[in-house]
Amino acid sequence: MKALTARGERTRRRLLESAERVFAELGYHDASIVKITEAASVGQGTFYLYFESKKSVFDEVVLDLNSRVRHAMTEAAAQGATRAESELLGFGAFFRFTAEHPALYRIVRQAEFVSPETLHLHYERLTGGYVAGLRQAMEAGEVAAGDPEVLAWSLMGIGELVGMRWILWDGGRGMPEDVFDELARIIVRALGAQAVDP
Amino acid sequence: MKALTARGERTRRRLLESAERVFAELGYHDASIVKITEAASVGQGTFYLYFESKKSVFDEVVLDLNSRVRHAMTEAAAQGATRAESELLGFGAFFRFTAEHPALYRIVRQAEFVSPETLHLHYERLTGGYVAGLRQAMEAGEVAAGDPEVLAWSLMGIGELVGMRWILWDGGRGMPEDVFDELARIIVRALGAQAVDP
Amino acid sequence: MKALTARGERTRRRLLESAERVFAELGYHDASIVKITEAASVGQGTFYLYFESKKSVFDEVVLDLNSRVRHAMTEAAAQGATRAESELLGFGAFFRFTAEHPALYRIVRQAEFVSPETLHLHYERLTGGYVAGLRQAMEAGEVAAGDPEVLAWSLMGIGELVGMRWILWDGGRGMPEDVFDELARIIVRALGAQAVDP
Amino acid sequence: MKALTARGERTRRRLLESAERVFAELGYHDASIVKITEAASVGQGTFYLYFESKKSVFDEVVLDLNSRVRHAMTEAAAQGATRAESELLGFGAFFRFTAEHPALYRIVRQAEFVSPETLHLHYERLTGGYVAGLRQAMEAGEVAAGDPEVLAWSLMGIGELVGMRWILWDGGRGMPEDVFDELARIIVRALGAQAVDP
DNA sequence: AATGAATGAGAGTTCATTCAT
DNA sequence: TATGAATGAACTCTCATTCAT
Repeated sequence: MKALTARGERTRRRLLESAERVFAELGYHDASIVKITEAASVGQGTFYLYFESKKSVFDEVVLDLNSRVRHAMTEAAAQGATRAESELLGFGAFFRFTAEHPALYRIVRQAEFVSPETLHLHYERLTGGYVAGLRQAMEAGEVAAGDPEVLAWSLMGIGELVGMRWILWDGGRGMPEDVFDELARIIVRALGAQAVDP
Repeated sequence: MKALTARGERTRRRLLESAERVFAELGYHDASIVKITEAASVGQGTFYLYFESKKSVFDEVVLDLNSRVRHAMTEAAAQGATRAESELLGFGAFFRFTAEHPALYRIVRQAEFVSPETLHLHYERLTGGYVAGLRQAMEAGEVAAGDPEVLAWSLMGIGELVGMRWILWDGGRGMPEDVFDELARIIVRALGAQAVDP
Repeated sequence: MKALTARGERTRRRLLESAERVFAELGYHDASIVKITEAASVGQGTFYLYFESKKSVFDEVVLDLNSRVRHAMTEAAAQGATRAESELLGFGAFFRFTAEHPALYRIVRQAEFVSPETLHLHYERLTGGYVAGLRQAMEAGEVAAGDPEVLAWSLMGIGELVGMRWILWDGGRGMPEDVFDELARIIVRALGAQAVDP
Repeated sequence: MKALTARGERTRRRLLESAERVFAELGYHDASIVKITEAASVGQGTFYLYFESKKSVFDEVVLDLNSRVRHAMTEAAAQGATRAESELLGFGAFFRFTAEHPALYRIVRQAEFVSPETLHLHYERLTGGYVAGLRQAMEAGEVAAGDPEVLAWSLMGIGELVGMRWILWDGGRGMPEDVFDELARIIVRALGAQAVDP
């Protein structure tokens, strides 16, 4: 918990990045400290200078990824004129992030047994972002009225499985345009979105 | 692979059931063969009389669970008059099954690294069930036209995350009615369902 | 905690004996599980079939040694006509045991940090044996009246350091006769022993 | 091995004191260089500016402690009129030192495997102090004639175990008076002491 | 004189799997 | 059919020590 020197900061970052890569490729259990440190080109013991345990890097990687997707999503969503448009832009950002950081999926989907608290945090932060926007939109009559939380989790579920199917499994070429278009229609319907200004 | 005696059949089944329980409770990695055999009250070596490896029981458990949910879902869906109604009944069945067999979630969500082929199979079989019904409904104009596969995966995503949030995390009391009602509205909208007979 | 088969019993005993030897030679910290299992000619994992941890074999070795010395000492002491004689016979037995099982010393003297509870147990059981006999002898006027516990610990101290000096450090040739004779005089004096029948 | 500046001298002393404390509390093996340097508020590398190795500080701590107890004991003993009195005063000083520096015990008792040479030195120096005085007293007829070395080691053994039992284990409240009085009687008897002046 | 980042060997422990009975 | 003893590779983590600054 001491302040790190510049060199230390660099090493720590290298380890964190390696951890993300190794976790993404191998999963939590098959990722070993040796593999992570080798990927970072540092000695085995160095790892423990910067992280308390294997689980603790895992948590840090997840939370780091989490704040990065959320950042990407809100940035994109900010460009939207209507809620529905924002939502779609957010989805697009999510899928682009996913394509570049498969770790997000692969790590998160196995976190249930590794670090439930962190997994919950991850999902809560993600939906949290949606809920506020949705509630406002509901009040404005832009989106069908209802419990914004259920809607938020539904949207997240759509994003998760569609992303898994067409991005992760199809080998990183990104989301096909036609699938995204179809998805857009589904989402707009699910939102019960009304064009405010016809 | 030869036929088993009645006694053998019984032992095998006991092992499979124990495996489901242990995997559900501990996850794949923390589940050990010893724990499974102890839960089944058989000797450690006995396990390998019936299963090739740890991974192979896992696959079998997943596939078994898979056919059981699908059975439950199609049975329920058969009662529906419209596609939308069927879909909702299917969801209800899925949630009930989930509440009784948390293994379904907990196991599946970590299968990505344990046995990707089986995971894919699981999801494909699940969506497969939807797709046929959706395509028909689309042709009949009961459901908004479009790519039934994207729609199927979207529905599955909704079920997965909403189930995780309100069944798994909330501690096994089953899906709250109001959440289900809200969800029903979202699904009906997402389907773009038209009441055939007004 | 299950009953062991004959083979298992044999393996366990081999491990316990190897542990005693390795601990005696190398001390607790430099003794490693690998060294112990190699000495027992079993695989590394076999160790954990019979012992919970390194510390737990240590405790078992100490307690085993403890009951063996006490047995040797009481057997010898039983031959004595007077308390003083019994005490001296006990000392003799202690030194002989020590010469054959240097582990007793070497292990015990470092147990303070490894397993304090077991260390205390060891010393308490050892003095416990003395105290009863001394108290009786005091009442019979055979030994100077006083607190038998302080006397018991004093005797044990004498035995420990004299044994360490002349048996352990002098390389296992056993206690020299003249040293023992001198020691006998000291002990008799310390006891304040009166020949009951002059 | 060159002369140290005043600042260096201070740092070295701080490290030595920290080492004594840490060794006493944790024992040799659980004491780590990091803990020692942290306790001394110096950097990790600084340690190796003043000491060759972990073992070498250990030796120095032991020897330092040794000369301090011996000093305390001889100072106290010098006040005694008879050998027996001196011996008792020495014991008293030993117990007081022990109560204040539990390190003496805890460290020494595990030195057998860490640094046998130093351990031997420690005991030899301690008995050395006794032997000369005892031999003189024997010649003067103040103490029962015999081998002074065996007597010296016996006394040391008494001090070690009684100190361990009533000072170390009873939690640092010092030697209870009645135990000490009883012990005094035992020692006087063991010495075969004759009051020179009745 | 002093630092703290870096190292890597080695520790204890677990577990899927094999095999003799 | 059933057993449980045995294995050894692999894991996470610790720490005395070195070294560039």
